[in-house]
Amino acid sequence: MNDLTSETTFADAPSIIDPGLDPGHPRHASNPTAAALSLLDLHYEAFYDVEPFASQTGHPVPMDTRGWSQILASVLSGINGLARQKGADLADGSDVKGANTWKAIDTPRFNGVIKAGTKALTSDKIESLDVMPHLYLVLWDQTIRDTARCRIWVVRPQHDVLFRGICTNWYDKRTADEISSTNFQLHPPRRNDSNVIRNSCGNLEYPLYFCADVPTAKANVTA
DNA sequence: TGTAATTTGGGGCTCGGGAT
DNA sequence: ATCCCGAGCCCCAAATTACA
Repeated sequence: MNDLTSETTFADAPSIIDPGLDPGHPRHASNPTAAALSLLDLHYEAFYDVEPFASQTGHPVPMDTRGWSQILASVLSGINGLARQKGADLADGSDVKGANTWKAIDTPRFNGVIKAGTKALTSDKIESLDVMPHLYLVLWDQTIRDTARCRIWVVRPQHDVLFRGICTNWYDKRTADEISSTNFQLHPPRRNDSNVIRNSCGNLEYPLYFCADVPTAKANVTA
């Protein structure tokens, strides 16, 4: 077990940004930020508790970034998941994308950010963005200060002109056969403190919705 | 100083897991 | 059967560094 001391928990993290939540949203806890930090501590502990076993047995560390990201987004936003339906991740139609660089071999990125190549009516159409109030981009990485960090940026696909422009650009390239992939990827600012999220169709810069980090005293950090 | 070697980052694609 | 998802693998081009 990691006997995490008070200095090594997200709950006492040196930098926390309290997200500006939409007014009127229900909340899961009286203090969503504190709840999120508890969740992050659990995630960090689970990851680095199992990591030695994975390492010794030559297996990848079980992560389930998708699940942790979705729960975290729900805790912070107050919007639950859709328990038993296909489609969106959150009940209001919002989507959550996650990526984790901890012990990663390749450079993690947000995969399949917009709908393409499926049989859904709005697939490959900009209209697919019109039913998505928010798009949460959740990134776990390490900082140059040897801290483990979790950051979230939030896109408003219905309103953000730049984001819609990038998506239109990408969809157009697919129509024109310049892009055959159905996987629209965004590259997060891994390791550095930038808020620029990149794609060759255009770059995005968003303010942080949430950020917390914790010293990696026990973690053997490898970029 | 020009060229070769290496690093870095973006992107396509696939795999395995999970769900409906 | 279909859809969704994130990570890994491979490839390529640009940028950077090493070296003659």
